[in-house]
Amino acid sequence: MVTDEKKEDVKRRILDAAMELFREKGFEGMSIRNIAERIGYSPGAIYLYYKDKSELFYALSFQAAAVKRDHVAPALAIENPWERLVDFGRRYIDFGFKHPDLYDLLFLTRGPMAYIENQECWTLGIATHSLFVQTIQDCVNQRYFKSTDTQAIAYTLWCHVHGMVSLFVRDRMRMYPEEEREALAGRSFAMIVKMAECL
Amino acid sequence: MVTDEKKEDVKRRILDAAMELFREKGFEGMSIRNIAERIGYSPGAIYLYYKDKSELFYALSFQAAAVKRDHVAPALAIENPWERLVDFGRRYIDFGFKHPDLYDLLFLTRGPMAYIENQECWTLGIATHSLFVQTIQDCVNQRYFKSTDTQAIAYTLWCHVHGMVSLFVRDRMRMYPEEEREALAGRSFAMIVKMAECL
DNA sequence: AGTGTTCACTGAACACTGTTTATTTTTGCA
DNA sequence: TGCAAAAATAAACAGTGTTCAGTGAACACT
Repeated sequence: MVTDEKKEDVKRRILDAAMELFREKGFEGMSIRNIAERIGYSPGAIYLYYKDKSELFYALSFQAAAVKRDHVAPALAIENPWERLVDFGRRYIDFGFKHPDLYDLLFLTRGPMAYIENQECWTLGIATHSLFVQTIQDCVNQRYFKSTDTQAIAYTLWCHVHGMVSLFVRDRMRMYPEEEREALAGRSFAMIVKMAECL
Repeated sequence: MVTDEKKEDVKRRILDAAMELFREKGFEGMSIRNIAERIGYSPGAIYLYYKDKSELFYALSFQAAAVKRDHVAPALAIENPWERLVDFGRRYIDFGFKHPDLYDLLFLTRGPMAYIENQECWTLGIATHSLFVQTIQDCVNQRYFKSTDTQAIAYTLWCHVHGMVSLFVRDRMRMYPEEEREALAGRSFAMIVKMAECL
């Protein structure tokens, strides 16, 4: 079993190097040869541990999904569903602004989405998303909203925060001076909270 | 000047071939060699007309920005600013769902954003965006909203529609069955309209 | 007609990319 | 120590963006 541990260790080192390179140059920019070089292996060796670059994408996504989950999870401690929902939103945005590279990987990268449903990164992502949906369901159950269309409410609010983060991550807020962007996002979040109150 | 016309003609043919290939395989997937082959030139010839692939990106983006402008522009004919705003939103979403590839190019592609402010594609995009902002300003002036923070209102609503389209374009709505996605988007749009009424 | 110049274009090269495979090296065990 | 299995490599293939020396045709001028 020592050999299995060693194998796991090498897999780990490959993934760590991949994550570093991904953060530096993005998924397209990161190359198998770079990864190999960084851990002192030959390019071919990577393929003994990961089937191809897609599998590396899934592994990186899983990492990112875990960081995201840990970032938003503290909101779960809040009992009142409405306050929990607001905290969820704030934490989601905060994750996106603090880890634009990870957010990009999870929601914006043109990855190999074809079979992603079978991947654990997807499962983890869905699990975290469900916490959000469940919170809205709690709000609906306790009559915090006039509407009872949980699915549409969840999607609507998700679209808003996702839109905010992804315009930021992909650098499409250049019409606003850089130092104003976060403040604008803050005002917008306050606005959507007020709007949600009369949902 | 005949020679200038011929040059323009070749530029046009390159761009047309590039657009075709972009639609087929995306910006990364489209290659200079493919473009050259499609118009019967050698790869090097492309560089006599476009400095590099970035310049092709800008040219394609300009095309996309023009299609988008034409898609949303009819909303301008509506006099009532609130109705104009709603129509704007609907048209924006419709553009995104009908031309996911173009939307991707404009808002989701990791293009060479560094100097994009100097490009005409950016100027055109900003001009179209201004029509949207102006519409909100009109609403504010005519007291359609309680809030007078035009900038935040514009950003908030933009985030919503952009979030909707980009989750769709980048295939992150797999938790919803494919045939339900457009309907869900419709319910969500109705919801945001209602929410905006009590802004 | 012959010369010189210009200009569009080519084809080969360079340094990259992901991936596969035959070959070599290292390792663990009898 | 010897040998089989596992691990790692080097080289190759087909592709990428980009550059550049060289080619051939068109044009202008003597």
